[in-house]
Amino acid sequence: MVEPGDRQRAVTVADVARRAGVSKATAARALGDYGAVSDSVRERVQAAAEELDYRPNELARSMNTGKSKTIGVIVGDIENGYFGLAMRGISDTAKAAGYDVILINTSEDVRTEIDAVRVLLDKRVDGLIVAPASSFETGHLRWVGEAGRPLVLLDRRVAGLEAVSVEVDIAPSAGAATAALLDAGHTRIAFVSALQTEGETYSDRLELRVSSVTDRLAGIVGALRSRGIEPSAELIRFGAHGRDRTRSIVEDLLDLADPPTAILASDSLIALDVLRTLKDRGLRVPGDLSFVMFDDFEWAALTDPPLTVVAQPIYDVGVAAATILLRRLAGLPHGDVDAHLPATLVLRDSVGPVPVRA
Amino acid sequence: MVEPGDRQRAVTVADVARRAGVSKATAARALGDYGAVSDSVRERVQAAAEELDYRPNELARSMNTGKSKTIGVIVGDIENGYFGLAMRGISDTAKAAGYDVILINTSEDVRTEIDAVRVLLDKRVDGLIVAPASSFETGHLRWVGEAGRPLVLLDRRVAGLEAVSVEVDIAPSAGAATAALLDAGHTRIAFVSALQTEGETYSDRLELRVSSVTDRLAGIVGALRSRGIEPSAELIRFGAHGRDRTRSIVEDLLDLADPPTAILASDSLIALDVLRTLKDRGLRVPGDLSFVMFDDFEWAALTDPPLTVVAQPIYDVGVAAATILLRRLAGLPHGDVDAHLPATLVLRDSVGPVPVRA
DNA sequence: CGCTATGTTGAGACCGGTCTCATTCGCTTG
DNA sequence: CAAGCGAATGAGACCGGTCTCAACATAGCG
Repeated sequence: MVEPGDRQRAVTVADVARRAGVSKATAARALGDYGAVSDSVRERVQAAAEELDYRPNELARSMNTGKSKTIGVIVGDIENGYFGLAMRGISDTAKAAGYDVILINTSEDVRTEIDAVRVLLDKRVDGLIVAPASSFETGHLRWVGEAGRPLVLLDRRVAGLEAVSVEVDIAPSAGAATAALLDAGHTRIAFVSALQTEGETYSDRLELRVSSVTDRLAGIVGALRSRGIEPSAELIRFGAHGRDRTRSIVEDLLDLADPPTAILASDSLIALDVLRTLKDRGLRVPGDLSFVMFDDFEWAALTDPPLTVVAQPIYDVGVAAATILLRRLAGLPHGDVDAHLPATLVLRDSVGPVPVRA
Repeated sequence: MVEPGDRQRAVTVADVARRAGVSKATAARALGDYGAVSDSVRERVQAAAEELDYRPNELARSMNTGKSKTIGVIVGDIENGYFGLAMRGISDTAKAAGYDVILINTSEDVRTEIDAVRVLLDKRVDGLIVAPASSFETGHLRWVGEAGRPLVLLDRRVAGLEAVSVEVDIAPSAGAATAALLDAGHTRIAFVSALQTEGETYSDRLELRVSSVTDRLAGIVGALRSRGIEPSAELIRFGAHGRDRTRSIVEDLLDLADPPTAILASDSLIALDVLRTLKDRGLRVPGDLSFVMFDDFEWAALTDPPLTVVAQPIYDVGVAAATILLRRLAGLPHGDVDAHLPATLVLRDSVGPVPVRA
C-alpha cells in the first residue's frame, strides 16, 4: 500500500486539485467547505483527497488564519500532583473544544517563565494559561496582552494586569485549619513553604511573590490573631524547595528553644519531606507533633496517620481556567472577573492534643 | 511605550528591513545569521529589530524549514504520577535541546490516540513519543514513519513497528516481588491491573494489549511456576480502571472461596484504591493481607504500613525516550535498539507471613 | 590593467494553505 | 429575447518567513 517514496513529500491541496481536475481554489473550497461548490465537484474533490490520503498542513492553515487552535500552559512543576491534576482539567476541557495544549515547565524560575512566554507567543498560540512564578516580575505577562492574546492566571493572581485569574479561595480554609490546631491547644504553629524569598523572614511588611502563599498565610495569621496570638517569625519558613532544604528547615524548627507543636505544610511535596524528616527523627504524628497539609490526594488518607488536609478542587481550577480562556477565544462573555473556587478542611487524624513537655 | 495600536499587527522581517534600509533578504540574513552580511548592516538590522521589538513568527519559519522544534507526547494519563514524572523527564530533556512539547492525553483510549497522532502529525511536530494504549491496533503508529518522522515508544513496545521503545525491564523485579511473597509463605497471590481485556480471564493464550502488563505477568507467573505453583485465573484480574471498578474487583477477590493472601497492584492508582478498599473492609496490611505495588513514590514510604514496591526509574525513562528521539532528529546515531532500564524491588513493611486461617 | 575570486546585496520564488476578485455560465424575468 | 442575477470556478495575491540565484562591488593576482 505504502510505497517507500511516499514518506517524503506530503500531499497538498494542489495535488488533490490536479487529481480532481479542478483549480486549487476550488479544491480548497470543497475541502474546507466554505464558499460555493457544486455537489459533483465536491464529491470529486473529496474522493481525490481520500485516494491521496490528503491531510491539511495545520501550520500553513494557522499562518493565514492567525489561529493555531493551540493554547499554551506554563506551570511551575507538572511533577507536582497539584499541577498535574490542573493540567488534566485544562487538557480535557481544551480537547473537548478542539484545542491542543503545549506545556512548558518553569521549575518556578522567572527567567524560564519569560522564555516560555516568548516561545509560546512566537509559536502563535491562541491563548495562554500561566501559573506565574512571581507577581512582581510580570513584564512578560504583559506581552501576552500586547500580542493580542488572552491570558488566564492559574492559582495565583497578579495585581494590575488585565488578565483574569482562577484561584482557590484558600484563606478561609487555612484559617479553619489553624483554628483546628488552636482548638487542640497548639499555640506554637509553624508554616513551611517552598516559596523563595530574598532571605527575609516573616513580618507584616513582607510581600510575597505568590498570592496563593500570601493567602495561606493571611488565613493562618488571621486565625492566630483572633485568638490573641502574634505570629512568630521564627515559625514561618520559606525556601523549602527540594528534599534537603526542607529537611534542614524542619530540623531547624525542631531545634528551636521553643519548638513548634504543629506544622502546616504549604503543599504536598513539602508535606512528604516534612513527614519523612519527622519519621527519621523518630517523632510521631500526632503524638509528638500535629500536622496539616495543603492539598488532598488519595494517599493522604492512607498515610500513618491519615492526614488532616486543606482540600482544593484542583481539577476544577484547571477546567475553569480553560473554560474562561476558551470563551474569550470564542468571543463569548466570560464574566471578566476572577474565579474563586472553595477549599475545604478535611479532618483526619494528624491533628492531636499538644504533647506534655518532658 | 506600548501604543494601543501595537497589539494587532506583528512586526515582520519586512518592517525591520524597511527601517534598516535594506532588502527583506538581507534583513533575514542578518537576523537569522546565515549567509554573509557585512558587520555594519548586521548591526543596523539588529538595531532596527530591537527598536521595533521584532519577534520572528515561528509558524512561518516552521513552514518552510519543515522543522517545528516541537515534539509531541501522547500518554494515557498525566494525572498518573508515572506519566507525570516521565513527562517531566521528556520536558526537561527537550527544553535543554531547544524543543517544546505538545502533550495529549488519551485516557488509554485507542480512538483518542488515533486522533492525537493525526493532529500532531498535521501540526507537523518533528517527532513523537507515544505510550501506546494498544499493541494490536497500531496502524496509526505507522503513519508517523510514513510521514517521515521518528517515533519513540514509551514504557510499552509494539511488535513489527520500526520504532525504538524505551522500557523498564520489569519482569525480573516482578518475579523478585513474587518470590518475596512466596518466601513469606503466600501461594494465593493476586494481580490487579487496569488493563482492559475483552472480558477474558487469564490463560496462557491470553495476549495482552500492553507489553508492560504482559511483562509484569510474565515475571509473576515465572516465579510462581518455578515454585511449582500454577497461576490461577481467578486471581489475575483486569479492568481495574477507576475507583469503583477496582473496588468491586477487590471485593470479588476477597469473597472467593479460597481468597488471596497477597495482592500485587499493577500501578499506584490501583494500589491506592485497593488499599482503600482493604481499609474499608477493616483488613490490615500485612496482618491480614500482604501487598506489593508497582511504582514507587515518596508517599509509599509513609503509608500505614510503608509499602513494598517495585521501583521504576520513570524520570530516566522519559529522559531516555527524549534523548533517543532528539538524537534521531539531529541525525546522530542512537543505537537503534530498544532501551531497557532496570527496576528494583524495595522491601518495606507491607509483606508479611500468611495469616493463620480463622 | 584586465581578469577572476570572494563577499554583499536585492529580487523573487517558495512552503501550503486561505481568500479576494474577476470571469463564466445558467437561469429568471420584463 | 435581452438584461439581470446568483452560483460556480479559476487566477493569483497573501501570510511571514527561508533560500536560490543573479548582479554587483571590491580586492587580489598575473
